[in-house]
Amino acid sequence: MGTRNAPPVTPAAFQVLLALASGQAHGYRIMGFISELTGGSVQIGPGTLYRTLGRLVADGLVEQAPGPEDPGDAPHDARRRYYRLTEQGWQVARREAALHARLAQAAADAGLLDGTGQWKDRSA
Amino acid sequence: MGTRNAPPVTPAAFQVLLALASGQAHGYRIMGFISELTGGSVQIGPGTLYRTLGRLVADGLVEQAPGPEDPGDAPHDARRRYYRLTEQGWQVARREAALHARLAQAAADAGLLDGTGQWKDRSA
DNA sequence: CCGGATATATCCACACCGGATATATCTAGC
DNA sequence: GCTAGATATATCCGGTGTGGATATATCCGG
Repeated sequence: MGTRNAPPVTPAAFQVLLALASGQAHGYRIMGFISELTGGSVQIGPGTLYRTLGRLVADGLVEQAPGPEDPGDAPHDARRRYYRLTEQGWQVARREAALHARLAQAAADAGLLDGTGQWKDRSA
Repeated sequence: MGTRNAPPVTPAAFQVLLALASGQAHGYRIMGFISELTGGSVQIGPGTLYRTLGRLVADGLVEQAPGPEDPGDAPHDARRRYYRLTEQGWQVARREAALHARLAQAAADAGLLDGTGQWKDRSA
């Protein structure tokens, strides 16, 4: 029972997966990434971040990486711990992304994305 | 202090807002609506639904409606309680929808929506 | 060498969620 | 008109995630 099996992917977990799918790494940066992505309307604190990250690792969706994908990106800070998605992590991220897309599509169909957000027209 | 003021819009709350924005009403039907919309991957139970509904009413995002928008839709079931979005409810729903759309867009940019979900190409 | 920002990690109170349970009402069948 | 089952709403409890504060160590600039 130490390893979870059917992870329901909490909101914070999805945002972390999304950040890592975008090629991000090392926790502290993920916080900034999410904050930027959402225009500051979503801000994950350190508590939620590292706890979520640990849970994702325990669930096998995320694993530690030896270093950044693009070396020279950062000047080798030994404190940093880099993370990447596992194969299962990609699967879950795709599944959850499709779900969110369906919700966003429904929001568009309901006329919620007219003046506020930028969105493509629906065809189907 | 009875009324909340800056509602953070929990996941369940957003789905209820989305259902009501689509012209739905009366709690029990909302459950089915969400279940259909998400292909059964999201199923809100009665506990979560009515508690969330009550919170939304207390926050002024949702109000009771005298009856269904389309009379003749249902054969007058006195138990049913119909709900609709308030003006503030529409505002919050639009704001949250835009946020979800931005997340879905980021997911598309990260290549998470290739084979799984149907999505429009991005231009901007 | 010292101060502040960066980076990770842990702890606690609070809110949300899932599921079970309870109750009332509507509809169908006899 | 009576009973049985589905519909519809409402409440309660245990588990879990979140938010924010706190702690600690390391990196960089003066």
